[in-house]
Amino acid sequence: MASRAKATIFDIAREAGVSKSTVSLVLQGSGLIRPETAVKVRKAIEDVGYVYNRGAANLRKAHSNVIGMVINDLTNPFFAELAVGMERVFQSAGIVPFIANTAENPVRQEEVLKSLMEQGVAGLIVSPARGTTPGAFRRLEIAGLPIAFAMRRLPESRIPVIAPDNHRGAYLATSHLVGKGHRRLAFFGGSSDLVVYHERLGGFREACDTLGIDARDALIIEGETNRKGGMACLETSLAMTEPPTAALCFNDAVAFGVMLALRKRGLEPGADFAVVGFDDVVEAEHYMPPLTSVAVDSAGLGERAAHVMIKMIQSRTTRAEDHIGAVNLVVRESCGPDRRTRKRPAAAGTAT
Amino acid sequence: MASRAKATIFDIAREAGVSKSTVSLVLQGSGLIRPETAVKVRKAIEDVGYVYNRGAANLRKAHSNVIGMVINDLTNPFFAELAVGMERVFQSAGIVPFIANTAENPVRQEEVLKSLMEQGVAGLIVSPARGTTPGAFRRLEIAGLPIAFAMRRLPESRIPVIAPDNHRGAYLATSHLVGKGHRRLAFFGGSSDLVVYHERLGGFREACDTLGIDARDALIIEGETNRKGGMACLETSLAMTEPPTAALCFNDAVAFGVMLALRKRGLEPGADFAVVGFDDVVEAEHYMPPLTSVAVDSAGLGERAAHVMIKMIQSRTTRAEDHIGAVNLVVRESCGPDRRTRKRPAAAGTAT
DNA sequence: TCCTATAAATGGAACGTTCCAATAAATCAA
DNA sequence: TTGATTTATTGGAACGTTCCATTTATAGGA
Repeated sequence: MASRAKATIFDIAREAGVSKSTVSLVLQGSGLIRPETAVKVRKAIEDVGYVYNRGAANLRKAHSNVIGMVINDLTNPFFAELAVGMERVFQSAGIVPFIANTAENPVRQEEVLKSLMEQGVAGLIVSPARGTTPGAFRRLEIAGLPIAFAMRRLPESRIPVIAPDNHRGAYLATSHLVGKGHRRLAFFGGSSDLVVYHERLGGFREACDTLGIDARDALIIEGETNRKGGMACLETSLAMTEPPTAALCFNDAVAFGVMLALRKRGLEPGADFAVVGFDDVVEAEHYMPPLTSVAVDSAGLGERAAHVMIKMIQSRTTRAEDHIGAVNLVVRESCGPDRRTRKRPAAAGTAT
Repeated sequence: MASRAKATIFDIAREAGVSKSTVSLVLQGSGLIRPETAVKVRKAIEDVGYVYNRGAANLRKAHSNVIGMVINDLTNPFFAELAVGMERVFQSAGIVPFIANTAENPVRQEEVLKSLMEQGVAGLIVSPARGTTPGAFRRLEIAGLPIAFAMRRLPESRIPVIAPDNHRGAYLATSHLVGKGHRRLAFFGGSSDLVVYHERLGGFREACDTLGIDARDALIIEGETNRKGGMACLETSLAMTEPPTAALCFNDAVAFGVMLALRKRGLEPGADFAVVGFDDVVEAEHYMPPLTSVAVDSAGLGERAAHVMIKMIQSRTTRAEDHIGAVNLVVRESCGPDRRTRKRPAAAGTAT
């Protein structure tokens, strides 16, 4: 069943009795050709089973119609949604988006970027892998390729960023906790090699400051950004002499881990220890108890990022405004009722 | 910062004082060139900031090095893992895998396939969107392009399939339920436009038959393959005159929905109603209670699929053996203890 | 020394498009 | 009828590679 040699515009031309140029024009939907001719050509295209060779076309054309989306972890629905959001708008703009996964590995990321470049992409949207070196994008920048960061950013890079307002999200969440009467707050999970971490932690700290809470460093516990990390964070925090009564978690996975560990110790998330997550993934709503979390609308950010990229490509520039997406705190049940109204006021360590 | 015109092998040639052919040879790592020359050329490549133009190369070469992975729903971690598994092996085989998402939409799938073809992919791995028409791949087949289906298949297609042993998985799960003492079993979720549905249902039915269980059609309840679908299934089943005491769910999402609905009614999953899922997604382990589920190893299937594809490409064939991946039942707590040993044997409906 | 064999480097054609400049055909004004 | 204008169509060069057939340089054998 090996195909006869691939059909080209010459084959179509012969079949339709016109020149290759005419075929090319028809292919591009030019208004210059007579309607009847176009019909004839289109029929021939169908007959010979032609498939357009975009590679050949791009050789002549200035710009290709494909853009690359480089995602740090596709397995994480949070980032998958980002990708899907982008894809949606690219698709309807006639741009072909290719998704590549770096599995949070800078080396892989390097390879992926190289491939994408060789493929001749018109632009790149990247959610950089953890541990990406500051110079990783230098080459692409000097090549004049439009690049944007989505969701994550690199320290001191001038590449435009589309990301949620992490600072504000953390501020909101922290205020909520304080509003519930908590005084000994912790920040769980994440690590300082991620800019996002500093942003969220910054929001946490600012809220503590302005609300008169003592956010001593001891209550900031770095850890893996998954369930296991959350469990570990809770354990170390409870082993302290004055353990916290509530925690803002770096993301929802960490929060789930915290709740799991709480249960394992016979404590009830919400009633005995308040936890709030970040990202508001789908499971947050269905967890036991439903998790209070900061919603960031990744799909929306993806769409936004795609629009920014399209604009960059059209105006052939490599610069664009940053876009900081609105966030909002979705209050569910993982922080329990107001703390001040509870019967037994906290003994030392458990706050008050 | 617009880049100087893109460097080509001619620029390199000039810079290094050799001919374009020599540069090409170096680029391809040919052993024909003198090592010192190669060094010189490589330096020039670096100096001029050259990026290889794969499009141009593919114009001459018979085959490209990119393959397309078309996924029905990237947002679902189950399929995302499949993609990631494939990606891993392609990457290390020097093949560039591009992922495209169809969002379970046959029209989008059509567009995506067209794009990929135009891009000149060397092969295609597809997890077809629900509702894909039987003829959707005819064109690609006659074009002689290697195609494989992963995870899902189309009815009566001769395209090779890499998928889990759905039949056996369902059989195993059903036996487990029967072993626990259940006699009124239900199959929840999914719909008959998916081949997978028939396979899983087939396993369920066969187990019922051979174990002497009456699997009347009334106990097979189609529904959306998500939490909502699961909740709905449980409700309708409990409204029946002789409700089931256990259910095999089309997938884990449905199972989660069932457990949610159970809780909402004050019933305890495991103790009051046994539920087993399918796919064994990560959350299954962490759910309350942890969900018994059929593990299918999507990443492993992805790797397998990639290997099959690589072989197809190398042997320039469009045929390959199907591969049915082993499954295994991961027993956790959502089916409770043995039914026969419990004190109060099941009354109709609430089941012990 | 000359001839042959081997190693290294090279020029040219080809791949399938696009796009410009040029031609051919049709229409119109005089 | 003729020339000018508009409308449709066309040939050719170019895009950046690969690969074959040659050429040139180097070494070895007599």
